[in-house]
Amino acid sequence: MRQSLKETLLRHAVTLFSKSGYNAVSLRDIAKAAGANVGSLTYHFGSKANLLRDIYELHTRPMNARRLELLGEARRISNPDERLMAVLRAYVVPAFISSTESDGGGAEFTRMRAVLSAEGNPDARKIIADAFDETSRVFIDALAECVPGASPEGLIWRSQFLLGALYYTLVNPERVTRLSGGTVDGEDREAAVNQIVEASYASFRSLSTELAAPAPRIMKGRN
Amino acid sequence: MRQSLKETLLRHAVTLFSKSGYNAVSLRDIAKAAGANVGSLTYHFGSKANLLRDIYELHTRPMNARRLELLGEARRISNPDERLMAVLRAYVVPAFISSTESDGGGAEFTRMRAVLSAEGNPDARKIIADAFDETSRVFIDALAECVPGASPEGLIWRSQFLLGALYYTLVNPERVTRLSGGTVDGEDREAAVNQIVEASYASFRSLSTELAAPAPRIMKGRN
DNA sequence: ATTCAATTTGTACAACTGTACAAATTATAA
DNA sequence: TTATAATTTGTACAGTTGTACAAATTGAAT
Repeated sequence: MRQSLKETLLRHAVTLFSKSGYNAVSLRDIAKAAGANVGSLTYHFGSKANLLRDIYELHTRPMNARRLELLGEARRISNPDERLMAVLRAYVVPAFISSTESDGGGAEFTRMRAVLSAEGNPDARKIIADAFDETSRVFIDALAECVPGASPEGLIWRSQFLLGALYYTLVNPERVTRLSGGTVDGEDREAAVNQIVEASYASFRSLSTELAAPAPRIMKGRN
Repeated sequence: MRQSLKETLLRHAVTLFSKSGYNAVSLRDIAKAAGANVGSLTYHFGSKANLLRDIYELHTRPMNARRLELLGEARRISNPDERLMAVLRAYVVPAFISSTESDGGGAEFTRMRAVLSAEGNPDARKIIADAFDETSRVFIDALAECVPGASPEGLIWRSQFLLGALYYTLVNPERVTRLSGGTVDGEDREAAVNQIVEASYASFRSLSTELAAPAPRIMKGRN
């Protein structure tokens, strides 16, 4: 058994939703992409909203698990600045890069979330909120420990901006390529992760009341 | 003559598009909101795509003009750090806060842009790109002058994150309210502007090779 | 008042939507 | 093989979509 039709349908649904949103993609589009019949969708998922719910249930848990795993590692770092960097990476990396699980995972699913959250679809709103707020809260707490003296408002706003930067980069990578005249590749996820982490490192660190040593310039990978 | 039907239609179209995206809003929805007939839309705009184009043409020019005006003022500031702050405000404020023009302007239009850019609608993609890239480039140049030694890639990525933060905050302000347990109001645009400017100030400034004086903590308004 | 153009309405159209369900097919187990 | 269940297909349905266009209404100028 290579891959069940249900799995194939889920995979193509994520791909299409992440490209064009929830409303613009019809069940027939998904069926056609998967080489199946429309009826198979109602059979396996009952309704379009339920299909979306199944997608979330498939990806949410592994992704947050990976995040918390990396967060656990980060928390063992004693130096606050290095820990801050690691905590940020723990939040960003699983959203950008697919883990071991074969199916699309990471970037494509996150991109879908970004698109749906902007679309404001009622079907999606509820599912989104309670699937990720808990993880967000855990991370904000972890960040707070890395930035002594930071105000709660500052932490929340900056975590909002971090998520916005992350989403927008997944949705509109070509803007980077375009604005740079081709010298920077917006699709380069490794570079994007490093840049997001660096940028939010600076923005979080500036919240600290203890402005002491300059930021360490750790940059793995290229760039 | 208080307001022509055409203007009323445009106004309601922006409102609806900014809430639910392009695909989810039908011409009949817009007509109903404006208390008019479907036919009036095809009469005044010809097609749905053309309606969108008209919306952009209506708002783009005044908004970018305001931005460039504020940018001109900012450029006269000699101190690089203060200038950086002012340049960022010049970019962010007109996107968030309606200027003198009566019609929805500012926030609502920007929110619509955010939603449409995520939706990836082909009708919108082209219009969006060439309407704003030029302004973005001018700002990146201005930012470069405030941050000596910054790499072009760093500047472009951070301007990408700035726009992402801006968009996401307009689209999902309630996440801030929710995550803070109600103590922070995500809809408070003045606070949002200040936070975005502060956060990106830190992220841009960290690009400088001359890491010297600590960041000034200028915060107008509440918070 | 009359003419002519501009606007607004109403309605019709083909295409597409999510969903339902009977029929056909395939897999599973005895 | 046979029977039983699981899956997949095909098709039909009512509702909505963008668009087109004739008819009705309004406006402005003579």
